[in-house]
Amino acid sequence: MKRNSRLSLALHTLSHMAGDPERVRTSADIADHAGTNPVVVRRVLGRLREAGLLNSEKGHAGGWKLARSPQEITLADVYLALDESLISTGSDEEVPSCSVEHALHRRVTGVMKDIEQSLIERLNETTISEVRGTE
Amino acid sequence: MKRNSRLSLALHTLSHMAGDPERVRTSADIADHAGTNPVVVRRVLGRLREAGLLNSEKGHAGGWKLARSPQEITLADVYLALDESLISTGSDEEVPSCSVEHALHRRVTGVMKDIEQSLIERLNETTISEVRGTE
DNA sequence: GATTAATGCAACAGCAATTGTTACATTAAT
DNA sequence: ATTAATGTAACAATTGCTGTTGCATTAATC
Repeated sequence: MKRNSRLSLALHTLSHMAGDPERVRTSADIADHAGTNPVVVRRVLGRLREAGLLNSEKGHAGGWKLARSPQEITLADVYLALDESLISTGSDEEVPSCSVEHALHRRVTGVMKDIEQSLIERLNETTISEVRGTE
Repeated sequence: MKRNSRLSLALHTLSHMAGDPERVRTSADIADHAGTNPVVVRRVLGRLREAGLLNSEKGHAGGWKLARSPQEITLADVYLALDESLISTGSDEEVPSCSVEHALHRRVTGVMKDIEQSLIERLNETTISEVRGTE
């Protein structure tokens, strides 16, 4: 795997699980499919569990399952669960001294926040079920 | 500066230059304003020049200037010039063996491309001139 | 022509984030 | 008791970006 693989891994895994929502899968199975390591899978899926998208069971015969129907999981849910904030405004420390600069800085920051917000809205229009499609 | 600072630096610089489009600025001046290094500035602005957004002149009294009016530079221009592709689908090498997996993989990739495309369309609606606003 | 002041570019160190990996505690079914 | 799973900590390796130095090139100015 390379870069930005958390989102990719999450989407692939959720889409895959959407094919048989009741089936419980182990992190080892998922890692095999994704070509990575079970610990990496548990790391990423752990975030999705915290966000209420997945459930996990410990112990013998444990594993991972969707916490809701794939129709009720949007790409925005996944994006927010991973806390990626792809469109960040750089450093938060960078506070310009000049007041004109400061005003401009805030304006750029505001624009970038708007952009991210509309990205999230767009992501909210697509569900995992739709990603998977019909097969 | 921290992370994702290329986009931030580019937007701040372009917005700043929009305030006096005819003025030629050196990378040292810009670096001072942005709190970074002239070489870093030239690196990022070099990409904007390749995309036709800026012109640079070498030699004594050289520097950087907008190549077009700020009304004619959109956020999409900047985004594409930097070749960020924030919404990448991870590795391109990751080609699943199973054909069902392969189909799913392509579908996830396709969805992410769609998302990125609509992000670009959204970015295309805002110009540098609008970012700067009126002051 | 020499000087000065700029970009362009290469090389490298440092840093931060991510990934991959090992190891082990905990938990629950068999 | 055994087995098989998650949860988590620790660490190495990798990657990408930033910051920095150094220098070649270029063009205006003296």
